[in-house]
Amino acid sequence: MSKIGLHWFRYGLRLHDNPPLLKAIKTCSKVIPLYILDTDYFKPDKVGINRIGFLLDTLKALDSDLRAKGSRLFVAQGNPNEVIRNLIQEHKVELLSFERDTEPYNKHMDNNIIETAKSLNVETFPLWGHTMFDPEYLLEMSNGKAPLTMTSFLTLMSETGDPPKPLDPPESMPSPIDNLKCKDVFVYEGIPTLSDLKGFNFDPKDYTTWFVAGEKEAIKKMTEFLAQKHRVSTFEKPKTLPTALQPDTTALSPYITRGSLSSRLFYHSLKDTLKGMQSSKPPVSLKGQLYWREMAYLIGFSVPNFNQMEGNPICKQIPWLTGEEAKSLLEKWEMGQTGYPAVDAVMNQLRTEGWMHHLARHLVACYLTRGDLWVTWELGRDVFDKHLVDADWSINNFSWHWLSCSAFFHQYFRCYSPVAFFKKTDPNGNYIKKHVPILAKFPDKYIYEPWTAPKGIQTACGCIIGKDYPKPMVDHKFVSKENMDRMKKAYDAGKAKAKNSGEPPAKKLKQNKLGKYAKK
DNA sequence: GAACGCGTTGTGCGA
DNA sequence: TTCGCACAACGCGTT
Repeated sequence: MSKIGLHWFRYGLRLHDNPPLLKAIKTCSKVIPLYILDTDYFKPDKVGINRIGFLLDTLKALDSDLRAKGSRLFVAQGNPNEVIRNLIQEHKVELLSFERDTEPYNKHMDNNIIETAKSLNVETFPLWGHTMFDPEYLLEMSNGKAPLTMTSFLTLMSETGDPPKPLDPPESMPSPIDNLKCKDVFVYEGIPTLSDLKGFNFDPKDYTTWFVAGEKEAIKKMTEFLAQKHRVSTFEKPKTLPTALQPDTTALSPYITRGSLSSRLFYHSLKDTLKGMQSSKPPVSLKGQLYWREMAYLIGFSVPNFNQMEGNPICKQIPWLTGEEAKSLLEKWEMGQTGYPAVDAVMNQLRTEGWMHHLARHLVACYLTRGDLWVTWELGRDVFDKHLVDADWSINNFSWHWLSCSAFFHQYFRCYSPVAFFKKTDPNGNYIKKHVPILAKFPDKYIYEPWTAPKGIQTACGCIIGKDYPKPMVDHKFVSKENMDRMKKAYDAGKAKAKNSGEPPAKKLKQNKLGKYAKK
């Protein structure tokens, strides 16, 4: 047990429930805890300051938690495969542990790194940890085809039972090495701040999210939420408020996504909390929310080209705007300049806080795509991915499919109104007044449609529509109807194509539920 | 094998 | 004010 191990932190930026980290600790006398900032993954022009800032804060918290256990975190920057190859050789590493991932880019990276380690005679432990279940197991249980409806996913969950229990954090950490110096590898001194970041050009004063990062904070937030037993047992997602000034949901998504909180820990803590109580049921309950996440990950893991329309077998082919015209519409949407205060408020909250309520995301995603602007969901997805502190490849792609009626959900005549939708929960427009402050003085009567306010009132409110705040870029009542026609045509064209393609319908696979995962 | 029921979260109208 | 309904659907599972 005099081995030197390298633990590469991926999403699992935590000490609790971290199977590959525990493996390294058990097997090695020295463990190098490493995070690699992969700038091919976090492309500087595609990632915003709140998202990266929250990640750096998470790393800082992890470093501090590791130091409390006798270790520390190293942060390198570069291509993970090259960084790991160089470090293995430089520091005579004999064991490599890391959390496997489901995203195509990371899956490819994992395979390369496993090959690299093999070629250097290094033992590797790539283990699952970011989802509740091993996705390969779930896929095999589903006969190789991920369930595409919540109903069928719930059937799968009834067959798997509870996910494994979360693992405890290690009591202490083996000592790290003194320094990670290595020619050909860029290693930061300590944990980088926003202004330290090589290749990015951030002004720290633009880091405005209110979320406090880290595992301790995540567990504290979870514990506080679960202590509200009535709220937990009666939780129904569709009934929570998108316009609340403080989150009306758990707001744990940034912690689960960045790996500060294990989904298995949340699942089992929730189960313990609700023991012996009546409670709401999936898919609307809190457990249901974990199931939605798990389902999105399984689909992202198994559906080819899930992050694009082309070559994506479950995505309806809809002739969205994609070129320069789309980009100019997209920019107004991203910057909160659509002229619909509800939409602009949500987009402003996205850019400043890095988080919005789920239904607020629905409103703006519908507006950008099938509702109003007819811009491709891929571009909207990128904007969310850039700004969200809970940016999550699988869930983000899943949700944009859903909202644009490209997969999973098809009732395109159920269209969110940028005027009516928020009025139901916020008739006075307090949410708008907070996030679009230039409209703060408008009377409630006009807050959702400020362009209808008489000129005298606009002057008195210090905001002339068309000058200080834009007029609506489209007439929702008109374009939403027009877009429903387009959706109908796109669906019909898809049906005709399927009929003429002569392809036989996919045969059902023979039942083979257990395979290599059969209980012995 | 055809028919039927159902699905996390819409809107606007008329009774 | 509240409720039921129509409006341009699809895929999956059950009967």
